[in-house]
Amino acid sequence: VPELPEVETLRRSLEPVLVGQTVDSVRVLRRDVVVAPGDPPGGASRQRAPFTPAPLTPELLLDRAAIERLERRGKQLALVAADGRSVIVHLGMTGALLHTHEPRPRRHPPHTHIVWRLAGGSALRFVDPRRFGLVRAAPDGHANLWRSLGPDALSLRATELRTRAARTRRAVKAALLDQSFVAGVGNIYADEALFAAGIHPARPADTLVREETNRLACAIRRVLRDAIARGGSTIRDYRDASGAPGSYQSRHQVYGRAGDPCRRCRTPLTGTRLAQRATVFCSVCQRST
DNA sequence: CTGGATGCCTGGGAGC
DNA sequence: TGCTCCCAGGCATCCA
Repeated sequence: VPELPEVETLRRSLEPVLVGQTVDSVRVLRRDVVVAPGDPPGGASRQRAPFTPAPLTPELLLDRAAIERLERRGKQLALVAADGRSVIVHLGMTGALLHTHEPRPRRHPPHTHIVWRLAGGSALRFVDPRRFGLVRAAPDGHANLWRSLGPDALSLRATELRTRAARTRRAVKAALLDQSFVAGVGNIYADEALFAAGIHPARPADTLVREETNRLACAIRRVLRDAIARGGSTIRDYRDASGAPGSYQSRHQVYGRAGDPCRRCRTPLTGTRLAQRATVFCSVCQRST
C-alpha cells in the first residue's frame, strides 16, 4: 500500500534515471487509467454515467519532454518537464512505476498500462493490477491540482496539526486518512503513528490537548522518516523503480498484528474497524481519554 | 457545509 | 486439489 514513505522511496529511486532524460515516445495500453483535461476529475473507472473520453495526445503524457524534476506531495508524484508540462502519478493500491533497460520486450508484464520510452534506451512502465491508480495529465503544470492537498506529513508542524485538529470532531484516525487534512498518511502509517504517540485512534480530533498534538506531529514525522530510511513497507505489491521491495514492514508495531502481543506491554493488540478501515491499536498504550 | 457510506478492481488466502 | 467467498483500501462521488 503505497503511502508517503513508499512514494518518496520511489521518487528517490527514479530521480537519477529520469531527471535530464528526454521522452522518446509514449504508449498508452489502457486509456482509462489516464485522466486528461476534459475528462471527469475522478477518471473513467470511478465514473458511473457514460461519457466520451477527451482526446488523448502523446504530448499530454510528456511525449518529447525533457524531464526536469520529480516532486512529491503526500502520496502523489509529479514528473515535471522543462517546458512546464506535468504528469501526476497516484499509485493507488497496487500501482508501480518500473524502470527497465528492456524498452521493447516481446510483451510487457501483465497490467502494464503506460510505457514511456526514454532517449537513453530505457523505459518507464506504469503497472497497476487493481487499477486504483491514476495518471493525470497536467499540460499547464500541477500546482492547481495540488492545492486541495493538506500539508505534507513528512514536515508536518505541531501548530499546523493542532489548528486543523481543533476544527473537526471526527475520529483522529479518520482525519489523518483525509488527504486534505494532512497529505501522505494512509492506513498503515496512521495506525503506526497513533501507537507511537500513545493516542487512541477513535479520539475525536478536537479533544486532543496541545501535548497530544505535539506528540502526534512528532510521531508522524518520525515514523515516516524511519520508514523512508528502510525503503518503505512492502506488504505485497509495493516496489521502487528498480523493483526492490521495502523492509519497514518488519518494524510495524501494530499494523497487521491484531491479536499479537503489544511490543511495548505484551497486551494482545485490538483489531477493529474505524472509518471503514481495518484498525489495530493497543488498548493499554493508547488510552481513549 | 460536514462527514459517513459506497463502488471501483484483482490476487491471494481461508475454508470447505 | 479445486472451487467459492471475502478481504485488502485510496479516492472520488453520492447522500443524509
